[in-house]
Amino acid sequence: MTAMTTGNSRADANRRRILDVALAELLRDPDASMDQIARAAGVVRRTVYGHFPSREALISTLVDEAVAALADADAGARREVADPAEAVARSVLAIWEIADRYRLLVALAQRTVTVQGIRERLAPLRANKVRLLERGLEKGVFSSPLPAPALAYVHEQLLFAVMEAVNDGLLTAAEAGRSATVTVLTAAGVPASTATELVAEVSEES
Amino acid sequence: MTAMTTGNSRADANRRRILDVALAELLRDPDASMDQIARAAGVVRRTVYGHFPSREALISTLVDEAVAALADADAGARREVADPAEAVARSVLAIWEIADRYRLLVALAQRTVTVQGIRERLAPLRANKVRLLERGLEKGVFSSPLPAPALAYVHEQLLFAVMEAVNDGLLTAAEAGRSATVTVLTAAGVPASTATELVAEVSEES
DNA sequence: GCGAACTTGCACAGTGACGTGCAATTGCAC
DNA sequence: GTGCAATTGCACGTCACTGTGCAAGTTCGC
Repeated sequence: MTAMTTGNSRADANRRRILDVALAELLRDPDASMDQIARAAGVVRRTVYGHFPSREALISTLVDEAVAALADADAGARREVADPAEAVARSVLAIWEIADRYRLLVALAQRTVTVQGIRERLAPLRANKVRLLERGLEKGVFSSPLPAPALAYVHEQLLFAVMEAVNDGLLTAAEAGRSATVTVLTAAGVPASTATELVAEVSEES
Repeated sequence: MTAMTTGNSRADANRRRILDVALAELLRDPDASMDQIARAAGVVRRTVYGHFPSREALISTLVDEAVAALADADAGARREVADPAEAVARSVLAIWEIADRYRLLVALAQRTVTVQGIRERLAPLRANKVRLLERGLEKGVFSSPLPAPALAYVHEQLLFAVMEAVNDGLLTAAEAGRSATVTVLTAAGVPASTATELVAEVSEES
């Protein structure tokens, strides 16, 4: 009857904190050592190995959580939305809410060793986006010389660029979400005015 | 009277080949060891140290060369071009010609240790682009909710995304340049039709 | 052909990280 | 307060990589 999967003692709290700190630390430096992570979590290196058998396992857990969160946000945001442009707008806005917590994904995605696994796990999410973009291109809502899969890459990298801009203080996190969304839409060929209006509508309604 | 800076014997040829191979190898894996690089260049590790005193020095040389090449291409392409949109188009097309040889920059840019130096060295190039974007935004040629510096980030990352798409075979390198240019322009708020026409004009003229 | 520059093939010390073992200690839970 | 799980502290062994030293080739220019 006791909850096993949810935290129920200091052990679980530690595990949770290690994961959170590891995320932040690896984001700062993708090569952060187990010792750096452990210290940052206020714990000894040996303890981390008590929770995760290897560095690989720790990162793997992190990636799984991040991908799951992103997929949830994406799926929830565009449930029952027919118009491709609106779907993209909602999706980007929703992802933005949580994505900067998970910039680790993008940072790690650039690294060679781990890249394979991440790509695989992100595949379903990307596939959704590709289908959405294809639909929009067919309908003429979008317009781009790039094929849908390439456009999906562009969208991902574009979000990352805006995140970096936020990091560097070029704009505030508050306005960044909507700005990013508008830019994603215009990059897909939606007229700037249309994109701006659409984003205003969608984001003001909640 | 003898040429010192230009290659004049097998030593220089080796040095050149090491640099070329290192670029490719580091692109594949930013953590490639000196041994991997040496072997790939058909040479022994010790020899590499004969040309470059340290790993750091090798990478530094690489980065310097890449930045110089990019700056040249950019400056040459938009010499005497008044219209911001056309200047962006010419610049992106010119950079594209050589940029995928230097994807290393982007790969390394993601890494923490080296990132500082690269950022600094890219700063003047970025500054040019920011000024150009500002001019276009003022004139109303561009239209974006993002401030010019953030838009510059977006453009950089966008090029990288298209490069990756090429890597993955989603589109051919031949068409990628123009497609990338169109996308950069539309992301800056230029109407899709205008962007397409402009790029067609500019790229057909040579 | 000769000499000088370049290259090779080792061997070495230093470093930093990973993953593991174990005894001692701490601190919740009950 | 006692017991048990978790945490700590330290000690290993291993591995991969960096940068250097040096003696023995090799190759090119002249």
